[in-house]
Amino acid sequence: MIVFFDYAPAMKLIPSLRQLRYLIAVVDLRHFGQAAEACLVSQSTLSAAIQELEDLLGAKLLERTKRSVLPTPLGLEIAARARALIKGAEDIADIAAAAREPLSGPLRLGMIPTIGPFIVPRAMPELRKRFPKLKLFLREDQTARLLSQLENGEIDGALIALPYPIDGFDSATVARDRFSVVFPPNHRKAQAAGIRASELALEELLLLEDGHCLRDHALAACSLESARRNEGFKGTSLYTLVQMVANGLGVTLLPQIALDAGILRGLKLPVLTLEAETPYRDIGLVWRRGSGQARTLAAVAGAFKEIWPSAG
Amino acid sequence: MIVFFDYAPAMKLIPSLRQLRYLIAVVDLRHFGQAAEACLVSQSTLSAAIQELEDLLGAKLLERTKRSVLPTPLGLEIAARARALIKGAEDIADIAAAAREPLSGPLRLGMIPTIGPFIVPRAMPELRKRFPKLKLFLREDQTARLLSQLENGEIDGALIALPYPIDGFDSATVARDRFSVVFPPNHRKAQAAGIRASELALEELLLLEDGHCLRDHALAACSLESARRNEGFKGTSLYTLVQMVANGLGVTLLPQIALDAGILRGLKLPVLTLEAETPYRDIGLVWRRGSGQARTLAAVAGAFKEIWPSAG
DNA sequence: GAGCATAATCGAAAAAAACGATCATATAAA
DNA sequence: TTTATATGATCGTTTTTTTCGATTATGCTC
Repeated sequence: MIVFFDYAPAMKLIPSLRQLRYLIAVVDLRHFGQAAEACLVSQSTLSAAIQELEDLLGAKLLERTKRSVLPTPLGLEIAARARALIKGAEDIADIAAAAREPLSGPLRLGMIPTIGPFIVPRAMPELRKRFPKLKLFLREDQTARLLSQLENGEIDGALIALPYPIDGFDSATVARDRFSVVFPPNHRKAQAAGIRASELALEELLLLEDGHCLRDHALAACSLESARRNEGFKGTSLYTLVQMVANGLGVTLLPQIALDAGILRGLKLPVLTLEAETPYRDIGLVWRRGSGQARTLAAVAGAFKEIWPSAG
Repeated sequence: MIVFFDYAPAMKLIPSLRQLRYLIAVVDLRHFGQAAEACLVSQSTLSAAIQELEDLLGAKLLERTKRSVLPTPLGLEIAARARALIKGAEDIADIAAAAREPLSGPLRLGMIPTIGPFIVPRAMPELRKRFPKLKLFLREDQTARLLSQLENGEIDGALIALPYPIDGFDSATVARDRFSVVFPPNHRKAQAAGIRASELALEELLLLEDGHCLRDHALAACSLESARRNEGFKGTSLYTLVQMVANGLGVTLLPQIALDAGILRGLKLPVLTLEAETPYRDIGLVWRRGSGQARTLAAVAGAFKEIWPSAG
């Protein structure tokens, strides 16, 4: 019986994480000197390590042209895999740290702009209470960017609105966030008990600019096409959107979380729920599959779920 | 702007592949001395490395009880991730080797017993001609074991019958393999032009023993329940199955690939195709997702596809 | 051609890894 | 209980790997 797997290094010569780390730096920075600086080693050290790696693999990974250095296709491919490997090693360190002291250490959370400002003031104190040893770093960005930051290991988790294509990520649903319609003061529909989605098509519907998932979710919820909409007025945040409505420019859809946070405070704007359909988005916490922080994030998701206004 | 990712090792202390390799050995063998031997290092070296690792991670990975060593849950978890990491590093070496000289080097292929013996004699000469620099190592086993061997990196690819749950693997379909019914000589149905699956239920249907996917595929193809079958006669290979049919013990289903290979040579057994339904299995080549041999395997799959009897 | 920037090269120093021998301790055998 | 055995930790030394600083070679810019 042939045994294929062996613990001996002689079986298969594999590159070291050290060599791969240096390769990544050069591929990213396209410069040996700068890469060496970033790695906190001398240029000669890095140069030697890269050559070792090329010798070991028996292939050119970098094209040196005396004026600039360019990764070969193979070099790029290997650098990409190397990134995943190093992330895997970091994950090991993470889960060990988490096992040593659960729910502690730094946790870098991203949130989309239509959630963050409204949930943070309410949730942060409670999270601090529940996870006193956790050091929460928050960042606000749009879904697509947050996911790419997750992928790059720049953040550990992200609070986003679903549905959204999140293949390759793990997630936990936190809450369901329903949409309501906000009218200008004295709008002709303001006295109604509710409104139908089909009626909305006749209104001047104000939405966030492209890139905000709330825009797409709101349109989808009301079965409206983006192309049909008057594109003249787009808000850059829910706050500006509300101001536009208050000025009579049109109506808009707001998520419950924003209403709960008092976004309309001081304004006398009629709010109507949509009849029958009750459009909504789901709020979910997502993280990179295999992340060393998975356990912590699941706990945080659970906390969010309990803290969420609609759950309280 | 906070930069999270850094090339410096100081950012995040990560374990080395060397340390992880030693850990895997101890977790597998539950013995420092034997693990050291397997790793081709002294026991003291391995012992020190494991301690380094535990120090670095700040957690106990192994429970030493003076008489035996037992991995902690964390140790097991980390060993599992370490295995994936080392496989990733080997993949890097593989794709570099493949890039250096495409379609060369050793390739360890597994095949299920109801395919291997029939396609190998026909395909091997052709494969040798097309990929003269490839060193093909073949192994025969049942699907479940082949997949586990793929997962463990003991083989690079496997030729199996689909459908089969292959989540986490990549695959390429090679051919469609239809089933025919083989009767004993002088069977009452032998003169018919075809037979319906429903009629098969009345026959003494001989199948391979449990574990062979052909058994399940054949039953599924004819919409028969395994539980209903007379379990008195089970063959250990298609050859013994054919002998049983020849001896009048019942009928059986054979895949076209076996018929093409002349499994009935010398025997005068009537073969009928199934009417209307044309039951079949698909033959596919599968490999571990991210395997360094992916490109080579895709090429081999393509070759199989062209070589396959039904395609010729 | 002078000056600058870049990566390769070299010898020496520092750090990491490995070894063999020994020790401590728990279990098994006498 | 005493002795023998097995196992992993520890220690000092040797070997190997990694790193550094200085220098060199080469191509660009002025």
